Amino acid sequence: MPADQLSSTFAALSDPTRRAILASLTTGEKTVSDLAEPFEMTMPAITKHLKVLEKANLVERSRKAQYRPCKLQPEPLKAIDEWMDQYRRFFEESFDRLDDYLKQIQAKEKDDDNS
Amino acid sequence: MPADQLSSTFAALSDPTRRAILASLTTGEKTVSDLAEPFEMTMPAITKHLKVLEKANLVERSRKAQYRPCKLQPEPLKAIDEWMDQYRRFFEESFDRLDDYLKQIQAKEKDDDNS
DNA sequence: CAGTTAAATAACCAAATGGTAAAATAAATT
DNA sequence: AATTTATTTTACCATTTGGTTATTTAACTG
Repeated sequence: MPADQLSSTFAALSDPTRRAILASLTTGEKTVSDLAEPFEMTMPAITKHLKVLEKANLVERSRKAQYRPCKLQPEPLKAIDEWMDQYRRFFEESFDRLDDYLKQIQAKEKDDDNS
Repeated sequence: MPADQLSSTFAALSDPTRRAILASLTTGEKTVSDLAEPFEMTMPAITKHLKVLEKANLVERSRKAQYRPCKLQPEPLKAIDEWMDQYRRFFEESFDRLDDYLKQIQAKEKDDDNS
């Protein structure tokens, strides 16, 4: 049963270890051992977490000698951000910011036209 | 083992039924039967999903006669939106929009001062 | 009070999740 | 060729998850 993209993204983000891995990748590519180092967890556990992130397309892996560097892949986060759009009016209470938000939407539509 | 707030929010959002329930609540309070109606699922299943949403503080419940109306509680979504801040620069590729975003941050800080 | 409607609980089940230890694989080094 | 380093795979385990049916609880209605 192949879960939809949004579901697997949210599922991947629902674990603090995986969120920490993502955060660690914001400063650049890392090896599996690099990523594992801060955690009190065996390597296979980290490998599994990476597989979840990879299946959710949040991490891309390459190969360099015996290393398997991991790189952040932010597209699914963008999708979540867009999903969030339908809820922003519920938590962006300020009219000023609602205004900002509408302007942003307009800017985005204009942007899409150009691409 | 009490999962942190962010983890339970993401976990709650990782199911399409629960996301549909939330979306349904954007148009106002609903009873459990109202919420269950679009799904090919028994009531207990919906009750369970509601319990997950409630524990994640995404839904608040009240009481009206034999009904238990559900209301959207958007605070946890705001928390996700703020968590996302650290990743926006990775997917908001346009400099224009990055600029918009920075202005938004400034507006927000100003806003926080006033509150 | 008897019956109906709304919802929750209990008991159960299969599959997924998050971890482990031990073994296997891949590439570099000696 | 043997050894070391980096990582993955396998086999296993306990817990959680998402669903079911059957039973209860709660409140209204005739």
